[in-house]
Amino acid sequence: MLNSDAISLYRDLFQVFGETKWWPGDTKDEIIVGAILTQNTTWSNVERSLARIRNGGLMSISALANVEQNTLIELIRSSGFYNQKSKTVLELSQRIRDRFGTIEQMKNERTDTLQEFLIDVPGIGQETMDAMLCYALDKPIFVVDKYTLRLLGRIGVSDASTIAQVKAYVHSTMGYDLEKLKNFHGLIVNFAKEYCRSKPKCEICPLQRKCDYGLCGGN
DNA sequence: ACCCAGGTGGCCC
DNA sequence: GGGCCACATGGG
Repeated sequence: MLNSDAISLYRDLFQVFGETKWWPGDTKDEIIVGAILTQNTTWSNVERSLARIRNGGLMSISALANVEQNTLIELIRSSGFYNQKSKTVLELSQRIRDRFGTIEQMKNERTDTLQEFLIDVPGIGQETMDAMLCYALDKPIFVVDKYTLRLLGRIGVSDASTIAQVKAYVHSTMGYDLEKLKNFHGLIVNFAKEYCRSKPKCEICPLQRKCDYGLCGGN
């Protein structure tokens, strides 16, 4: 246990990775779709799906609201869980179209309104909702995923057992600067991907703390 | 032949 | 509140 804090972690990670430009995606609509497709799935699998949707000329909420589910399933097959995810993408797209029109319109709404709206869609849970709020709708919400829970728990944040607790902690120490919050989550995911997928990678961790920040399960 | 990946929801206790 | 389970593809 390091007994460190979020601000030190942010500083250390920023020193290594700088601005992460998270989330990857050309448009807000694409970020919304990617947030659903990436649930428990590697990004490389998601990218193929996104490319197929783009090539089909369907990468917009308005277009996706009208596709046949079977068509969508074939486009997103590589992302797995396609029965559930196709339903979620369709349902969300139709609800956005009917209630707000476009993502740009949606961004004018209050954060709590959007939270109620998003969490009501089957297949959108806490993390997917937060990712959409932060990266597509530009609301200052820190995105907590499994990596973040483990990492913050590991560095000694006293109570890092739930998403809500970690979010509250990060906001209380780091505030509500949108770009900073966007980057912090990106830094954590980049760090995890680069250095925490195997023992050898742990050992070349540029933070020079080996697994003190480890996400790879121990040692 | 395992294990995991930028989760979610349902069911059980 | 927590512990399991199904959902599915693709890479290590």
